Amino acid sequence: MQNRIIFHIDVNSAYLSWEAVYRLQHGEKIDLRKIPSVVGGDERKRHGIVLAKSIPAKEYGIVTGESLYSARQKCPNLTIVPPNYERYLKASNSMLSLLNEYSPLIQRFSIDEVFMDCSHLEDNFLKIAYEIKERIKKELGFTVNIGISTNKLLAKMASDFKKPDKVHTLFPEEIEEKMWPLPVGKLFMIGVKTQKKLNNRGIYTIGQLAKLDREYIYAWLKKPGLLIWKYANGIENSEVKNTSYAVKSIGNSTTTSYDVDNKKEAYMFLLAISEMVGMRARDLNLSGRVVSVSLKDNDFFSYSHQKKLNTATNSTKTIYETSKKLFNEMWNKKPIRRFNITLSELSSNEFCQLSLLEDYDEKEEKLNRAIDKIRYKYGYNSIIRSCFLHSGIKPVIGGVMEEEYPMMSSII
DNA sequence: TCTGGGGTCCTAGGACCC
DNA sequence: TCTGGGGTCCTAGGACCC
Repeated sequence: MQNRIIFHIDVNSAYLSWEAVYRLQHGEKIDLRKIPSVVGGDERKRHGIVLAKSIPAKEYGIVTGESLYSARQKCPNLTIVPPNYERYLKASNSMLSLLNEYSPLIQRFSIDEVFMDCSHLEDNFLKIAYEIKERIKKELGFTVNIGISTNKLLAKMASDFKKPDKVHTLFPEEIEEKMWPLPVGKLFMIGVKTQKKLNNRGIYTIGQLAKLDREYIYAWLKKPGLLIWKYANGIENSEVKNTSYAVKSIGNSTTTSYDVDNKKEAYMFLLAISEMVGMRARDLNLSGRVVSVSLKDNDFFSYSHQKKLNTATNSTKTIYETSKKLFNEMWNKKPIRRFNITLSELSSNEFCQLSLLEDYDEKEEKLNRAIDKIRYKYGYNSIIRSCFLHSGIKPVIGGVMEEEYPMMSSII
């Protein structure tokens, strides 16, 4: 446990770099990384936000998550390219297999971040870190930052130092010099809300937070307070989790391209999302006991209701019927901008479906499975419910694999 | 043509029980 | 006769991450 060496590998402007590499490989002359550019969603679908930015775009003050409209105000000749998640997943996978050559203990933290336990490298860790960085650049075409320390938190903080294409260490003895002078908002798990609270009490740097009295911060900000206080002091000892650990919830959502103001259409969106949530749960052999519906109105106000069922389910029908009930008890008639359905309190199917379940419908289960199979093979739109015909609403909503399949062979 | 989608964890209040 | 105090479950909402 002591003297671990942990790497945190972070792809620089991931989506944008991957997009740039792909385009260069396919004959494009301009490197998106060298001009003010962003990867952004489709504004016509009201998905118009910045997903990733180039360093020149960053110099205009453009930040991830802001609207493309506002990004364009900051930089009128901004180049905007649409995302392609399948492409990014491939790039991410290539990086993972390269990293696998260096350590068997790898945790994929997100599509563009990886933790690696490199304790076995002993004194060679720095040399290997540079080797990994250079190999990714040469063989895969994009750059990464690598942060190195004795735990995941410090490694992650280190990889966030100067970018791009850098290796940084942040060992416990370097905390005071390298981490404590940073603004408190830079610390992992301190967002805008907490930063404001801290600033209001005169705490501006990570060092100031670190030196607070432990009981004081706990009494004030409870568990999250204790967590950030520990982080500020470099205290964190979680394992690099190699195996894919249990998923806790399965949810899908969509921002509609127009405000929805009637029940009939709202139901269709709920059904299309239920299809995806159910399909994903069945695919993972999981069932959930809690169904939650969350709505966002056209003033961006979000509210939610949830229902705990008597027995866990992964049936599209049950998820849909429950969502409808929840929708009816909560909707205040304000036009809706976004729908979300989440299935949680998940358990493995073996546990819940062995017992006698009053609501368990074997015929429906078989039908769902058969439809899933067809959809995985021929695309989400290969088999659809008739109510979606000519509706202009996608029959299955959610997920990152947004490939549009033109074929439409069957109607349910 | 202004503001996505996928998650995790925590808190506070009310119901209910003893 | 003026109203305790735990514990658990459920729900709504909020904070954070990429």
